[in-house]
Formats: sequence, structure tokens, C-alpha cells
Amino acid sequence: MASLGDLERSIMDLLWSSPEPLTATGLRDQLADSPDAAAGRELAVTTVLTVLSRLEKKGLVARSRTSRPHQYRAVSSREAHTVSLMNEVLGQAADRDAVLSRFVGSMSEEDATLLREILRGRD
Amino acid sequence: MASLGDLERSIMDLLWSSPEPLTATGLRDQLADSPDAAAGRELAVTTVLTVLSRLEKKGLVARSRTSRPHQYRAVSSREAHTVSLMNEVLGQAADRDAVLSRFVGSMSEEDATLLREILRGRD
DNA sequence: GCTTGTTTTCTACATCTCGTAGAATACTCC
DNA sequence: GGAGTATTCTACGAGATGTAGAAAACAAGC
Repeated sequence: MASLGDLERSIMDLLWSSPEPLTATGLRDQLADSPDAAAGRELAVTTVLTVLSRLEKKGLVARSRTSRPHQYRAVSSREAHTVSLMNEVLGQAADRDAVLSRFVGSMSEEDATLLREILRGRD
Repeated sequence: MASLGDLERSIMDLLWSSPEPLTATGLRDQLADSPDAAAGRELAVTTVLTVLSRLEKKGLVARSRTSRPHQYRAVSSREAHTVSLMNEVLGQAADRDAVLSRFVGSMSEEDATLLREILRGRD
């Protein structure tokens, strides 16, 4: 349940960045304006709607059907999603200890320091 | 470059678990014996060979061609692979700080303790 | 060297996902 | 109830994956 296609990701990026829900047309316009190579295209609105439906089915997007141009928003934040993915990956590992150990070993000194602080804050 | 299909994963699991390199036939037999639902099937050897070739192309498997039944082994350990995936996920996050923070927040007290010890050991 | 059994490569097809969008349908508002 | 706008249905191409037969390559004995 992890991977997203390029367009799916571009759309999620816009939704994650937007504090307000967006419409399909709004998204289409933002995609066209985006400097992002993977997104800077002139897409049909139906294309965006199709992808939004798929994202909704995947549980990443929620839509409000009350008003007519439906309003779309990300179900969870980008960070929450990233963490879900990390936990998904970590979850299917038999040996958490070894994985976490290697994970920490693979990170930069800055990240390690950051992690220490986060752990200090946690209770 | 992340996701693996069910059969690919079953095969990688066997390779990761085996201290010795395995042959296609050996893998086929182990797959047949496996209680794993996703793997407990009678596959043709050619099927296993096809998947092994794909895994080799993905850089997950290496094979020795010197002797005739080729010997296949995982290029890196299961843990190393898991960590790669975690870093891949984390790497595409703009805000590492927020992600790591949430990640730590999402873990159990045991894992947090584990993490503290790992960080203590690290220098 | 040729035959035979084994192993590997080539080729192929079905299914699924994703990008893409036209056709058809559903709404809304005047 | 039209006209315009928005959504759903349907569809197709490309790529990934599961699956395996046909063909080619190879090893070993005769």
C-alpha cells in the first residue's frame, strides 16, 4: 500500500501543501503552473479526477461531496504519511533491534543529534 | 526501486535466511515446502529463474556462473535492505526533523529505550 | 564427436497499476 | 427544461509481476 505514481505524488504534494481543500480544477491549474518537471503539464480535468478517485480509494485523500465542485484534502499530513511508510517497512522486519541499529548507524551525525534531542523530549 | 512482488519477496526471504547460496531448483523446493501461503506452491523452475533474473537486474541478488547450477545469494542482508528502504522513505521527506520526531513519537516505549541505547553506543 | 539429461535463456501471455482522457451521465442555475 | 459545469464510466497504452513453454546452451558418458 506504499508506492505512488508520479502524478499521484505530485497531486498529493499539492494537497499536503495546501491548508485549504482543493478542487480538481484548482489542482489541474496548479499542476500546470508547477515548475516540477513531473507535474508541469496541461492535463485534462478528468485525468486529475481519476487520480483523485484512486487516491481516495487508497485512503490518502478525502473529499467533501456536499458542495458541487467537490473539495479534496489529504487525509493525513505528509509527515504522518512518511512515518506510516517507515513503520510499514520497519514492521515487516523480524529483527527490529538490528534494523534500528543499522538505521542509526547509517545516519549523519546531525540526524543522530536530532534523534537524541527528540528522545530527551519524549517521555 | 522499492517494491517487490509477492513471489519476489518470498524468494528474497529464502535467500536472506540462507547462509549458503542457493540454486533455482533448491529455491523451488523450499518454496513448495514453505508453509507461507504466498509461497506454498508448485512452481516451474523456469518461473523461479525468471524471478531470479529480475531480482539480479534490480541489484538484490548476485549469482555465481562458474559452476553449472548457478548459485544465487542476496547481495545485502535483510536488515541492510530494510534500512535502505527506510532511508529512501525518509530521504524524500523535506522536513526530516518533523518526520523523525513523529517517528519517535509513534514507537513503543521499548523501541524508544532501544533507540537510546543504540545512540549511546554510537559515537 | 554425438546423444542425452540438465540448466539457462527467450519469448509470451495474463493481470494489475498508473497515466491519460473521451463519452456519458449528473447537477445547478437561470 | 436548457446550458454550462462537474463527476463517473469506460478504455487504452505502458510497465511490473507471476507464470511457464520452447529453444538454446552445456556437461558427461559413450
